[in-house]
Amino acid sequence: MKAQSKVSMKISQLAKVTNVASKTIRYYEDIGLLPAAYRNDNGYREYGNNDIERLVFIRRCRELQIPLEQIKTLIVVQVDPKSSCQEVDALIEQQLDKVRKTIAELTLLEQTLHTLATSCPNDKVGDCQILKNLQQEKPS
Amino acid sequence: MKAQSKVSMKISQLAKVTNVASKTIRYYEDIGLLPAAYRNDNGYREYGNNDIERLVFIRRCRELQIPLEQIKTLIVVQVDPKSSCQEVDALIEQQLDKVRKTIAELTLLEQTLHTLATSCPNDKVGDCQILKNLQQEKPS
DNA sequence: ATAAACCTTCCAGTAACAGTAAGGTCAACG
DNA sequence: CGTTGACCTTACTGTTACTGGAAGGTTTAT
Repeated sequence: MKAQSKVSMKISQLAKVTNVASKTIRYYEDIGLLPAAYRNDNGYREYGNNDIERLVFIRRCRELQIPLEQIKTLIVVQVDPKSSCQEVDALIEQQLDKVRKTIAELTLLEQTLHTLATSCPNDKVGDCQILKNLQQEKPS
Repeated sequence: MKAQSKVSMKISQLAKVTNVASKTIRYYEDIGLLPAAYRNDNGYREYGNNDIERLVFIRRCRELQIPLEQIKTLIVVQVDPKSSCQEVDALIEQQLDKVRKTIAELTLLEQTLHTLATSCPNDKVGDCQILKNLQQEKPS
């Protein structure tokens, strides 16, 4: 069992250790992704260890481009010990699908752009093959 | 010399032939990407051949994910016959760069997601490897 | 005392539209 | 002649995930 060390820090400290901007932390609180922070006497937000963990979790999910709304549901599942992690599996799988589809699309796009980029040997706009190509329907 | 056939159509017709939503066409006019359309007696917008070409050009650029602001500059270059097409070249090249960078990023992301997706053989949240992984810093 | 470096809330802006409301117009049908 | 349906108009809001800035309070150091 880990000792529950009682760290306490202000928002910019939390921002530094989690690598999430203060502004973003407040935003997450606004939209209910983070619980309302404890406030000390002067009204400043105070944070502890749990907040670090929660924020790191969120940041990791964001790095995987998981939308905030889905992170919300992940957190709900996470804190409920009797829920199955099928939902988590599904969400990650779905995210993977999305990323793969995007890669496929962008790869086609890369082809098109490359073809286009190498299509114009001229330097006057009147003769520009790029512009001419862009004026026509896709030859797909 | 091409005959300047005098077609005339309303916005939904233009939308159909160019495959750009009426709403989007109005939006393009609002932001100055399209010139203010001619209005007939009842105040409806009327369009001709030039508008088709211009819109197809814009759509093609959008398919290449070129931002509207850059399309604006492309159009300026396009209509000025004495400008060089270096700017066009550069823009396409730049777009290609961006796409390639995004592909690279997404490919890494795909790896991470794939590893994550196959990391959890359990079905209770308490043991879920996916969640555990997400709670930690990236092991990069 | 004052300046720097924090903190607070609130409002606006980003990109590229899509949705909706409220209302005007036009052609056809009965 | 009335009305229905399919258009058209403007204007406003919502989307996603923040970021920037204004205006003001607090704390710390000099």
